[in-house]
This record gives sequence, C-alpha cells and structure tokens, in this order.
Amino acid sequence: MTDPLDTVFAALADPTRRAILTMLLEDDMAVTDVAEPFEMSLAGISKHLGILAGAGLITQEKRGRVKWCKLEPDALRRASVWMQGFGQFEPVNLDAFERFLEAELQGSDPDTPPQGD
Amino acid sequence: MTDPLDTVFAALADPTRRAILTMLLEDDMAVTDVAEPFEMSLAGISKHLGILAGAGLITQEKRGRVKWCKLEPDALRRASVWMQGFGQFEPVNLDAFERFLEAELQGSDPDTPPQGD
DNA sequence: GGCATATTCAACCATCCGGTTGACGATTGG
DNA sequence: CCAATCGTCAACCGGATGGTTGAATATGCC
Repeated sequence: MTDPLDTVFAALADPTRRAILTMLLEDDMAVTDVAEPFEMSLAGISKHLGILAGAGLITQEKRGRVKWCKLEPDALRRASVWMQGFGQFEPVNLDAFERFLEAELQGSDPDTPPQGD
Repeated sequence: MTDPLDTVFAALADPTRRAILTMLLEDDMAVTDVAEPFEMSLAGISKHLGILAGAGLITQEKRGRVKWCKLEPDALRRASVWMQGFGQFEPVNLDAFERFLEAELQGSDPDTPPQGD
C-alpha cells in the first residue's frame, strides 16, 4: 500500500543517510567503516543502513563477519524521474522547444507532453 | 542548521503531498479546492500545504479570502540535481526531451548548477 | 449588521523517528 | 577454547509527524 517513493524520499530526508550515500559513491563499505566518520553509535548507523536498504537505495551483503554496503542507484533514479515530471513545467523557452520538436521529435515520441497550459 | 534538502525530501515523502503537487501542476488552486478530492479534513490539508510551503515547493498568496497555492518547481529541481549526482556514472534513462530541457535551463538560469556531461 | 465562506489555530492523540545503551549472536584468530 | 571484532536486537526516550475536532479569524455578500 505504501508507495516506494514514500520510503525513498523518507530515506533521503535525513542528512546522515544522504552523507552515507555519498560515501558509498566512492566504494562499497563495511558497516563499521561507514559509521567511523559519524559521531553516532554503531547501532544508530546500522539503523540508518537498514532504512536505506529498506528503500532499496543500498544493498547489504554479508561476507564472513563483515557486512558490505553497496550503493544501488536504481531507486534514486526512479525518484529522480518522478521529480523531473515537475521540471517539465518550467517556463522554458517554448520557441526553442518547438524548434526541438521539429528537429528531433517529429512523430518519434507522441508520449512526451509539452505541458502547454 | 537544517539542510534545505531535509525539508524538501521530507515533504516529498508523503503521498498526499506528492498528490497535491501533481494537482498543482495543472493549475494554481485554492486551499479548499486542493482539499476537495481527499478524504481528509480541511485543516489536515492546510497543514500539508504549510509543509510544502515550508519546503519551498509551493507558494501561497492570499487574494481576498481565498489563498492560492502555486507550484514552485525550483526547490524540486535543486533536489533533483542532488540526486542526479548519483546517477552520473550510469547512462541516465532520460529521453531526448529531458536532455533538451536541461540544456535549455542551463542557458537560461544562472542558478542552475552544472551537471557534468 | 449579520451570515456564509475560506482558512488557520490550538489542543489533543497515536504513531513513527532518530538516537541511546546493553545484551546478544556470529565470526575470526591466537 | 577464549577473547576480540562485527553487527543487530530489544527496550527505552524525547520529539516530530499526521491526523482529528472545535473554536477563532478574515473576508465577501445580501
């Protein structure tokens, strides 16, 4: 019943979790290493990682006694696509848009709404 | 102290608020009209609108006794830009129209941060 | 003025959230 | 085997969140 976007955006709403995602951009990390730069208990970080995993933003794989955390950009991209729907409403240069339509889109993608209200 | 992204993402985490934003895509609306399709008290919707306004996602202008709500896509775009940082190392699944929009916005809006190639 | 409309305020409630601590299970290594 | 390391679980706490209701505040209309 809960939209996946709910959990993704809720996960992104916390600065600690966004920082974790940024760290994971560089490399996969163990939970302890993720926690290291934060002034927070390991259990706290573990919770945050659980929320990120629940939102599909990361995956966790246990190898030995170390649990590796890996960024999973797909969920992010889905949320990004949702948001871009609102960007289309920008007061963009419609003349240029028409030029673009003639040059690129003529009959190729009728699904793309110009949103011309 | 709180990052603006906190409030934006938190605002987006609620399906009612996302639905409101979608409604406002079509047109500016009065609070009562926003509330109409929801099975929720008017005061509840008013709170949601306050949160959206607090996040900068909408603005509200009172004309007479009616308060008009207007979508404000800038805050959304800022959050979107943050998210695109994570997709940068993968071929983003944007169609030509969205690429075009980004190119246009870069030229027209000095506030728009660069987004790599 | 007086009433209907539009919206918010205030109080309240249940629940969730971010954080802690302490105990615990699992794994590694001497 | 014993101890250290890695990570989670459970209980707890204060504060935020999402929702309600009822009163209050503006404003518009006759």
